[in-house]
Amino acid sequence: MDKSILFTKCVSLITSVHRVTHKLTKNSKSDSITPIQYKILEYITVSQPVTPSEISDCQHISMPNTSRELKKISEKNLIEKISDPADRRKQFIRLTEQGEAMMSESFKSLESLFLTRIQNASKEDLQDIEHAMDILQTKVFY
Amino acid sequence: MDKSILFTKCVSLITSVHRVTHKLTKNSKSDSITPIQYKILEYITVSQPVTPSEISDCQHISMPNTSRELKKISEKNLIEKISDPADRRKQFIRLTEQGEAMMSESFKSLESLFLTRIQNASKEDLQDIEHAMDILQTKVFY
DNA sequence: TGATTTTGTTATCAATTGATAAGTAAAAGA
DNA sequence: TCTTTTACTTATCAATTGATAACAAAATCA
Repeated sequence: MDKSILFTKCVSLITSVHRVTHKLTKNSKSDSITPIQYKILEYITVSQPVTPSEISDCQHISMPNTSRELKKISEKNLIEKISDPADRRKQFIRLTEQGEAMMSESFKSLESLFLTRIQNASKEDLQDIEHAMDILQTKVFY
Repeated sequence: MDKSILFTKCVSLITSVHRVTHKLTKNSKSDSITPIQYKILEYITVSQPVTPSEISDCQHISMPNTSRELKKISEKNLIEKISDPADRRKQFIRLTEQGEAMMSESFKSLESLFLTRIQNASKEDLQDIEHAMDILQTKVFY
């Protein structure tokens, strides 16, 4: 196995992912949301419930800045903070119904593109794609 | 096959790709280069020679801001501006030798970080990963 | 218990980035 | 020729984002 070729494929895939999803991040200008707030909301959407520390670590935003942005998002009623009864220092962040609605709306154009692309895929293709996503998620892009 | 679950996995993977890429490019960035300057340099690298207008259009940066950043990058001796003899309003932007060296170094360190990440993968894993990348590249992110 | 670590907040300042107005020089068009 | 358009620059202000210090409360540890 030539790992150099594998790296080239990886770069190619990354570029494609960026290109295909550019529309998603671009259309996310949903009024009062800044890019970093969208990024945080995106992470919360796929990982909820999450703690502020996890957001800080995974999105490479300092804790004070994470706290500031979470406060702003919270004031827009897009997320809610639930304190952990087992450890009262911790907070679990979740999307509110309004937040879910906004992110779902935001993902819609991407989803329709995605569904269009896989609409003609066979059952075997779909299983291949799912397996491929699992592989890359766990082994490369973790 | 629930296509909705498949889409969720897709979003999750996209998010991870963004996060990992950000981490990798962050590590490879030179100290004196800001994120937007890196983005511009990356575009110049794969598309040179380019004009400021093309950079502005393709990277969605306004002309005044593009001009400002190009000036800064130029002052760091990473690019050079060559005016088009056929149309003296136009400029062709190219990487200088120093700029080429920097981007090449940056690409190399990106690769080494990728290799580190897959270094413990078995031969079967590597084949799985390659196959997964091919699948997603051809069926979803084309 | 008392010291230390973890988790998160508030406040503040600097740097980066975005947006807009105004201007220059060259090319294109009437 | 003279007007308009194109390509780019300069200047300026506002918003976003990054970085750091100081703090509080709860958990852990010794």
